[in-house]
Amino acid sequence: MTAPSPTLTTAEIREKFLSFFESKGHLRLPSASTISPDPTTLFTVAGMQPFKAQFMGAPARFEQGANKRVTTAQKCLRVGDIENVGRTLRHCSLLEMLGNFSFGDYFKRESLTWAWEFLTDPEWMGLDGSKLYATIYEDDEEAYDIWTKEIGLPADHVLRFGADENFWPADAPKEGPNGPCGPCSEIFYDRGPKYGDDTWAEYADTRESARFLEIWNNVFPQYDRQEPGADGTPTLIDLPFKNIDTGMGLERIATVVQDVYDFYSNDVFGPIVARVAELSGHAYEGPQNVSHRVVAEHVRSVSMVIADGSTPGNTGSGYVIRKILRRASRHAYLLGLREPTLYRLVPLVVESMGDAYPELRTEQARVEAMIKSEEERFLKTLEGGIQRVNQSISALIFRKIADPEINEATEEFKNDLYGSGTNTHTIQYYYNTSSEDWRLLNKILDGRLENLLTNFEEQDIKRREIEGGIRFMHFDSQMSPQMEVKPVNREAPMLLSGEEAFILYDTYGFPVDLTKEIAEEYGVSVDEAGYAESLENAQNIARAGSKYGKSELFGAQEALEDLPQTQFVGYDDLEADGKVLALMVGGERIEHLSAGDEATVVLSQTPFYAEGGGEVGDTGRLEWEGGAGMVRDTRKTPGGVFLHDVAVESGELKPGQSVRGVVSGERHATQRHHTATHLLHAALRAVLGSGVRQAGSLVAPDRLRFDFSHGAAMTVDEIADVERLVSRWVSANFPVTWQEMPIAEARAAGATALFGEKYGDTVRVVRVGGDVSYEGQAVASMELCGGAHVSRTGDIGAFVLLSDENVAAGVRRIEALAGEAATEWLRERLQQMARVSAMLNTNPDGLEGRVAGLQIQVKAAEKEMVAVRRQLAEAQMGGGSGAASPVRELGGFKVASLKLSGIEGNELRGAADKLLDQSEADIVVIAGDKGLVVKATKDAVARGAHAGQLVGKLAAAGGGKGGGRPDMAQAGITDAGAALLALDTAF
RNA sequence: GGGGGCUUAGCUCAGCGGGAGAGCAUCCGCUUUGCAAGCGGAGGGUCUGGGGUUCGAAUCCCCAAGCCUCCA
Repeated sequence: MTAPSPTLTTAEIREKFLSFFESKGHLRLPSASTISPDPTTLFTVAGMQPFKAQFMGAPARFEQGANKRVTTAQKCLRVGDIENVGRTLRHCSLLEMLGNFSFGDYFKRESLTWAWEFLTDPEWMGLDGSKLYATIYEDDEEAYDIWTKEIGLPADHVLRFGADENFWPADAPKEGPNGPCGPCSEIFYDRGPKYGDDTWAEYADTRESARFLEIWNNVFPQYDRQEPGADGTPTLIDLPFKNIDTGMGLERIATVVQDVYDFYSNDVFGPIVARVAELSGHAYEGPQNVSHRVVAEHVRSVSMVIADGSTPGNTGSGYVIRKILRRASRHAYLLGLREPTLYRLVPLVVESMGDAYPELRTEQARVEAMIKSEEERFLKTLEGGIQRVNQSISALIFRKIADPEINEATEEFKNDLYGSGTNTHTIQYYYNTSSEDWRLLNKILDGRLENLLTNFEEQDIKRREIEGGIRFMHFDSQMSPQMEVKPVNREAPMLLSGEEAFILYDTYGFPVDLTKEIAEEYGVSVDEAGYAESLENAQNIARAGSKYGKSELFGAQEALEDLPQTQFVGYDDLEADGKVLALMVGGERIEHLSAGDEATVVLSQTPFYAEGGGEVGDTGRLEWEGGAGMVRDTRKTPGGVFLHDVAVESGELKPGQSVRGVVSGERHATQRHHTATHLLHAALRAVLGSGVRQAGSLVAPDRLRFDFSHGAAMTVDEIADVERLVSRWVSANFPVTWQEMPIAEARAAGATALFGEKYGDTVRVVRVGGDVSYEGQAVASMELCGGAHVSRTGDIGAFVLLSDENVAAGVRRIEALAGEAATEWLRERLQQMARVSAMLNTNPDGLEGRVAGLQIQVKAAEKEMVAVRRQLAEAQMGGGSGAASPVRELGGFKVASLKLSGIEGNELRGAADKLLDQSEADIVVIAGDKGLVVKATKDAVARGAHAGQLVGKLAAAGGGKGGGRPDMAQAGITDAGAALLALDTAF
């Protein structure tokens, strides 16, 4: 046997696989998108996933033709154990599955013998057959015989495993789910003793080996699992047709064929890893090489998913992309890369995979731009987080080294400043506000702070962080009035609380492993148990918040499994007759409805549009012989059964009865909004560029909402341009037509399809029968769409954009109105403007000038009032001589008091300052008509004066309340005379 | 869909119930002058918007907007 050829590249292996199976009569299909159209999974996770329908018995017809045998290289995204990617040498988030599938055509014999042929024939992989091993399901004698008798594999190369390993889905016989399932047979390759000295027999126990690498799984879905009997015995009945579903991991076979140690040394990852090393200056070696792998692997998967049309965001698949991207960005950061770097690796991905996945090439610019902007955003987040981490950590360090000192120091300090009796709050206030005091404090602490400072890197943020630390510490001790600080054990390890670490992560997006990393540099560790606990709490809250809402439809689907698809006739007719096929309440089928009941009704044929494609479900009425009901909403199951939510008003309803459905007139408004949505979409792409991609849509009778990917808020001009474009379509009054056609034809004609949307082989295309021009270019609207539309664009009537807002990073949301809703809105705006104009004695044209003038006037008037009040106060104070306010001796203080009228707020305080300055007094009291201000000199405060307490007593006498600091306080009063009189008894 | 956080001078932010602040930037002056800089001063604010609580709100509560972030 020949040695594995080291010259085969990953691309060559992929190509060989596909052409091998083409030579065996298979149809080669392109990979489906990584973004799954199946609502139950976010991403495509297996090669067979795009063929679920065919495995269930749907006809094997595809865009490229009909064939019961197909072969694909399917890109799959598996994010379940993403934290292992990079830590191990074999986990990948993106992997390519080479698969051959049979829909009721060939079975086990062909599957296994072809696999053998492909792996061992020198024309294909040319692997040494004696190094191949297989596992089978415990009692699958058919597979055993094929392996040993037909292929000639020695019996000791075959192991039998139970349903946990060799059944698909795993453990299906006992655990379910119901549906197609079957045994499987896995093929292994012995990579030789240099990867381990274990034996194949030992693999039966260990089930983990670097030497014996699983490369190919052949699944034989031959059973249909039924609900187990009462005794719990699983029931597996033979499927009428037996399928073949195989998957070979391209990364795995490439590792074997290229005989390299791990995935990251193959021809796809190797160059990326090398480039990471080059850019970061860190060679691919040592424990740090985890980061190289994470970066290389994640860049590949993120590039692919973005090329498939997803955008990083904070919901659904977008959120997963963001998580992967951030994990990569974080590891780039750990390698010392402080500038966006990942996007510079994209060309390497495109180079090695762009031929097999052309979307990588066509979308390259968008992929790079998106990754770059996401990296920039994340680096900003990291910077902010680092500041906060440093602050928390400095608080810990500070407490450890300086606690006893600061306690003594502040006593001394306090005496220095205010004498005794100063409270914590004052000290804290003091530290925070004065940098001079900071220096003094540092001096008292014997330069210790400066030493601490030099431990931090960034000069200009250091002090703020340490100050933050002090503040932090004071908050802790603030409950004790005399600054008692908890005793410190200098030997105890410093521990950052788990809650703190979680807040950093949850609120500021700062990854906990970075927190740990930074903390360790300062000898601080993180309480991981506490962190885990906080995380779990938060998750429970999130789950509880969003658990209702979807179970009902799934329940309905099961209860209605036997029903045919509903005939929908509502594109043209808003009234139609149908037969009642089923009645349902709370997921249970019932046989009878009477007046007052609310239930779900299924009809054979209906004019009611079911919620879908963003368009809301129709409302209206059901009428029948002797009764009637209101249709409140219409939805449909994934299987195409329409569900009418009906409230019966009169009469009785039973299955089999004939009813007439009448759709509400609101449907016309909905149709206007739907066609307008298409025009809006086309206009946005024309005005903002083809980067615009629909990200969500709501079409209702009263409004439309359209989410799309776009980096920035729209400018006023752009909004106007979009509106103008739509209006041009409307006034041209083009016909709107729709027709069904094969999807290939629709795509060839250039119809806009949505990413992640599932389309059958025939699709409905809605086309506006005319172009409008924008900047010399013809703009057309043609979309795949199942919704209801107007028949001419003129039916839309007025169109107005209400708002452009941000719903997630990179996603904008537009709300707009069409038809009467738009005219109503415009009329209301105009009336409003007319009212405002009238209030200002001007007309709409003069409105702006008028308001600007008023603003200036108000500002000038305010300034003038301040000046006037100040003058008034000075005049009443006797021209600043202090003559109007004799100083009295009260309680050991020199007190000056004064009553001013027509003065308040700021000027009252200003007057108090002036008086304190000009008179001999230690304490001044100024009373206005409604307010009272007391100020005391530093010296008086040190001797025990307290403006806050004094003002309280005076205010009580003056019919009010108040308070403040020892040196400054104010109050609101109603009787200034009484307040001043109370001075005599206040001390 | 559900949480958390932020929004204060041109920029970065502190203040979190009692006089709107710092650093940087800008302008002016002084000093020095090879440059960097140093010293002093000034201008610059609807404290995101709107309600409420309070004698008093940038600060507390409610609503809204924008931005950041975590989860489902």
